[in-house]
Amino acid sequence: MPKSNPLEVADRLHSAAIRLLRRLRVADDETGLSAPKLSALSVLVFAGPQSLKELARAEQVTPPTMSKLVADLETEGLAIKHADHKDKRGVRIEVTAKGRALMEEGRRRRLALWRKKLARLPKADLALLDDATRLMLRIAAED
Amino acid sequence: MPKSNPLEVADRLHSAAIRLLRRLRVADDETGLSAPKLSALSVLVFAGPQSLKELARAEQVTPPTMSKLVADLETEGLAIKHADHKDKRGVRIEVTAKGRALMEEGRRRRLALWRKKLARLPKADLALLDDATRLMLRIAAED
DNA sequence: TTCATTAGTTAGTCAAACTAATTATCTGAG
DNA sequence: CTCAGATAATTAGTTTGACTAACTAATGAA
Repeated sequence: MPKSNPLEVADRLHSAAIRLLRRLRVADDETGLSAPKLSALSVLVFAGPQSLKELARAEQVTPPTMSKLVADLETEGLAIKHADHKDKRGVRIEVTAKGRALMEEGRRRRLALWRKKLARLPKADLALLDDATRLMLRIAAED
Repeated sequence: MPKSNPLEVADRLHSAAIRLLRRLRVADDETGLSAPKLSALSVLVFAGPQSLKELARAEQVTPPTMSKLVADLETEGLAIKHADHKDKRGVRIEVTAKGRALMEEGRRRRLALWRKKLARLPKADLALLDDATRLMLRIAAED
């Protein structure tokens, strides 16, 4: 049995991630949701309201980057900032009903692209990706 | 045995790719190579000289985007454009010796980040990623 | 009480993507 | 053989999303 070469695996992981994402950077015409916005909304929906710092960390961007992103979401009525009553410096960022609905629509539309590709795969390949994606998310979450 | 849910797999694949890449967008301080530049150089090294259109297609960007990227690479002495003698509209883009060396250095440094993560994994997980990344590249290459 | 730390924002910059329009060349239908 | 449409690449201009540096306001510990 051939031993996996970590360098080659790393190389392919890097290349595959780049290529798979390249076409998905642009905003979805229908919903107007870009990948970063959709991703941030998803975090707010699935992990609940949180501070800007927490959200920035979850999305692995700096606080100023997230500050701007949240400001845009707020302008579009997709999220809302409440003052944190315990710490007056802080904010609680929450998704609105509109944001939740648009997130679900955007997610559905964006994932349709992936689903179309995955639908053609044999079951074994899908199972392989199932396991691998869980692992990849674990790796991504590290430090 | 639980059946893999394509929607969930698609979702995780999307999220994982985003998160894994987010930190790698920035140029590497040592080599000055951004991910797109490194990636384009890699294509030139591994697939050989080619036209701008071909390179753009390989990298899944529009020709203007690639035109600018190649112009930058040329300014930095990493690639060179030759006129295509068969079609005077076209160019042949080639990596220089300096470009090749920097690509290898950049690749080594960039992949070190991944390798560090992968080094901690059990063999079975590495083998899983080995298979999965091959599959992902196949999927990404589809039209 | 005061001063370092922390949360968030603002200002300014940059890279990399896009579309639209332009230039130069090629090619095939009449 | 010619010229009208197609093609290769570039230029111009815009947008998005990332960053750092510097700021304000609030906190908390010595």
